[in-house]
Amino acid sequence: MMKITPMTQSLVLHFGEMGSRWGLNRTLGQMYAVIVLTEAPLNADQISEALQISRSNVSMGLKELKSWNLIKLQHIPGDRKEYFSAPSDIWEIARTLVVERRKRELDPTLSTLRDALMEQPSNESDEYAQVRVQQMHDLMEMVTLWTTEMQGMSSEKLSALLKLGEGISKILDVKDKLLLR
Amino acid sequence: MMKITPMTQSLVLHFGEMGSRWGLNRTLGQMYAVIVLTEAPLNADQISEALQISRSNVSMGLKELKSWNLIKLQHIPGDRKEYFSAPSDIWEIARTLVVERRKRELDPTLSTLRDALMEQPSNESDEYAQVRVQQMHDLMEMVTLWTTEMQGMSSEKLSALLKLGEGISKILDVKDKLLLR
DNA sequence: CTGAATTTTCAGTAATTTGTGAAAATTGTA
DNA sequence: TACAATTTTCACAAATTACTGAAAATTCAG
Repeated sequence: MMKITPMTQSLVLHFGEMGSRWGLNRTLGQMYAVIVLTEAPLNADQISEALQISRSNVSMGLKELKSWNLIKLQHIPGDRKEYFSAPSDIWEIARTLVVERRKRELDPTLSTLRDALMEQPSNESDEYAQVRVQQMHDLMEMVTLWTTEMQGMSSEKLSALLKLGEGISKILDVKDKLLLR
Repeated sequence: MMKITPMTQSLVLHFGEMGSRWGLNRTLGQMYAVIVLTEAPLNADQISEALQISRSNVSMGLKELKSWNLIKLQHIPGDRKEYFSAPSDIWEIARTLVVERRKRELDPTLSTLRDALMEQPSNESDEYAQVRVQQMHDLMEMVTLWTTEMQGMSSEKLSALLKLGEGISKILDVKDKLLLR
């Protein structure tokens, strides 16, 4: 029997609503919320019961969460079921989210933009379109580089970077001096 | 008569498909593509014709794009229609996109997380949930700070920051030295 | 190997989201 | 101010996406 406290309940509902804005969907959002907020690994039946959704829906949801690399499978001795948990390090989750979203939101577009740049512009409006495509391409490529960088960063480093906050401006101002030493 | 070249056409279709992954939807993606890729400002009828969608759908789409601050309204002398264009600076578009997505994807959650933190944990599992909530909260708050920072940055500065790429690691390593001078 | 436990798939249905045309509201000019 | 041009709204229809139960496939203990 999988009981859920009122606090978790309201968080689960909220994550469900946000799920769709996050490129997932309601159920996926709810599922991940309950997994993240529960210390012990959960099996499909527990999730199904906690969220009052069908077992088959949970199965599909888990498949999706696996494809996002957001959950870890583990086995519990003496139990044949599969148990799932989220990484305990929140930074690892964030890193994964950024990288996976980039794969889904940027990579395909980057490839289409490159294709468009290879084409011969047929008139003035194509020429203008290509200028814009080039700008978008360059920007997206930079973002991609950053996410790759992020992927390889330790949680400590990532945290330090994010903590910089407004400090980043200051650092940018003096970066040249700094790197020349 | 609003003609669309094959190159623009294929880009429009791609942006349509990506639209949903980008928190918009197909039509919104297509609409923004045609606006961004066309040098001259467009009116609703032109968009409707170019994309073969109803005039009323365009009206709703424009409303949505306005709410995202992604388009600029302008008038053409002697013409009563409203014309729309995208910012010519691609960095401005990127900045807007980041800020607006934060508003929609992070802000509401941040508020829910804060609510959860105010509550008194009723048992051990709530205590664990609150730990996780705290971690998420702190992380999201840092991201929020960054986007605020971004919002105030000039395109030049933003571009320079993004160009850093892998340089960011190096800079982080020596940041303390740098700031102490 | 066998078969019970468990997970996955999938066709059909339910729910949600998106798009349309007609009508209402607004705008701006004569 | 009147009215034609233009934009917006909204009830309904169309399209898409998500969910379910039943059946198929897989897994693993004995």
